[in-house]
Amino acid sequence: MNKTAQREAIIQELRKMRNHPTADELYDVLRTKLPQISLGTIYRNLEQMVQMGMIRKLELTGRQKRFDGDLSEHYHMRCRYCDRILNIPQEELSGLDKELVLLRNRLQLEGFILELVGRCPYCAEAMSKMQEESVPDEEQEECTAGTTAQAL
Amino acid sequence: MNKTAQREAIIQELRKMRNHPTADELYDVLRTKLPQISLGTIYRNLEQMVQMGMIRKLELTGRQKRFDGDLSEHYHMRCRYCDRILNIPQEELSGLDKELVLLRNRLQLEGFILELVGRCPYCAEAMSKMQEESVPDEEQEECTAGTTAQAL
DNA sequence: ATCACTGCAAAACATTTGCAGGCAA
DNA sequence: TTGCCTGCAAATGTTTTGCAGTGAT
Repeated sequence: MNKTAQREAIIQELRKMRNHPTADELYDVLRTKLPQISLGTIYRNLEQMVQMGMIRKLELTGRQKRFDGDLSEHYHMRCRYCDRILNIPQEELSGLDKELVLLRNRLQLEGFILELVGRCPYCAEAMSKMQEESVPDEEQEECTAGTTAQAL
Repeated sequence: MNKTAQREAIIQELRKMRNHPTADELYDVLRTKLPQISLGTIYRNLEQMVQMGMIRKLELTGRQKRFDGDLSEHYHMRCRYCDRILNIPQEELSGLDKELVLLRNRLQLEGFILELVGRCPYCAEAMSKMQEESVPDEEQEECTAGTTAQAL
């Protein structure tokens, strides 16, 4: 694996960005520094780095794949309203993690992919500003976890 | 919503098929009965039925979307080896479901998407037939839930 | 000098959309 | 007869690939 300006820039920028960018979001940023860089190069390098375990390709819903330069163990929450991806530290899911281990053993699973869905702080603030009227709060009470899973 | 031969065939076939087909898998089957049917019609109808709550569009990893005519509450396991989608009854995840409710309240989540990953019976049998050599069993012991999540 | 890497453009792939005609109500 | 629905084909959006040239070791 050679050392190139493009590769350096990609990994450096991805580690700096905290918003789990897509390939073309990365492209937009990198173009300001390397105007000649191509999207193909970005895809090729990202895939290569994923294979080498240097970065992570997120298994989330949505058209475009997202990439994460943060290799520490954490989960992700997708904002239902703006599609931002937020980090959820593993500690916040300790009880769930334990259940998942039990489940994994019981069902002989090899793994699982969990995507949390909610409202990010930015959207929460934006919504509270424009009164509480348009935010349907009642529906949430009767919505059980079982019903919600896979239904979103 | 009009009643058309195409629409009838799509919903009927989807309810009959238990393998969570993609649009083009459905297309292949339906073509034998309605040779003139087009893929566009299938996509349009599936989307319409999803909106009406007649069927479910599965939120799973993988390029193509999959559809499910079974509206009962259940989870899905993707076979890591052949990509088949298996049903996991909700009862088998009761402990997890409870944890997810707690989590939802604690983090003010609106939902979550859980995809289980494992080895389907077909692949398990195929692998056992060609000796145990090529199947790495040891790795699984040290693999915690937290590590596994999102890492697949 | 070798071979990995790049930019560019085309291809691939899944899905959506525009349109002119056809069928259900 | 109205307008929803169809087949076809083209367009879209995302990612991958072929190729000829460039640059790293």
